[in-house]
Amino acid sequence: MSLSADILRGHTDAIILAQLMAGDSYGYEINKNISQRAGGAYGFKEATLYTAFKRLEQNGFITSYWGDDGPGARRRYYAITQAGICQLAADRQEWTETKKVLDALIDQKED
Amino acid sequence: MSLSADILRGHTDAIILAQLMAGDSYGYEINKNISQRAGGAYGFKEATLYTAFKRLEQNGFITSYWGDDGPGARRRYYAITQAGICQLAADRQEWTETKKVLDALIDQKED
DNA sequence: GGAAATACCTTGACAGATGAGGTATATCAT
DNA sequence: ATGATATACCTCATCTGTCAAGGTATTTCC
Repeated sequence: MSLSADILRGHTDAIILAQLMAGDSYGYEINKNISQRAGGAYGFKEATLYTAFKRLEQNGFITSYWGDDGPGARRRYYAITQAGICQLAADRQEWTETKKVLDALIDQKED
Repeated sequence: MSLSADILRGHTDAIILAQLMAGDSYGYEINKNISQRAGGAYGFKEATLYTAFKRLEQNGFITSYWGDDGPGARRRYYAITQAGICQLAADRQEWTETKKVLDALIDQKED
């Protein structure tokens, strides 16, 4: 089963931040890791990804720099900031709460 | 903690369908029940609610009829259809899957 | 020389959520 | 009587995130 992307709308930023907790990385790799971690069930479209990077950077949750890795296409690396770490913590808490609430709302058995 | 509504975007229809499994109901009451069930952490804005009703009815997942309850403002009742029941089952399965995937994606501990 | 993989980015269109506004009825306090 | 509050419905313009479609550039392999 593959998830319709709109279901995860609003979680994009948290997913990227979580991935960056494992260390600096660049767009293509971040997306590959996320797809793999999701068991192929989900992956960002490129447009979504780069939109999110821009948003996250504008909000001060990540910073970016060009890598100088020698050969290959240039890569823009992203790093999570202190503010990003705080945001991720908040996002994780909100996710925990979301699970509780939605479980109550859609898995209801009786009244 | 109250959930930012965008987090639940895409689950609106499932939440309403689940509520209608308990029996026919009308907009105002559906919303009250949902808010209560969510422990006050979440409630639909009216515009969201009626947009969803229209969408659900157009998709054949619910039907509606005017109640003739005597006094008070008129009420439009909604009933879940067979197709709606199937849809809800699918939505619940997707939610189960979503939880698995997002847990893997944002609660990661190490690589 | 060209196909495929890697790697980045922008733009316009679309869909769902919602703020703001509207209508109408019943009840209750002043 | 009159105004406030609660119930109950609905629409429309706007905002935001997603994404299809398009683009650029480099390296590797056949």
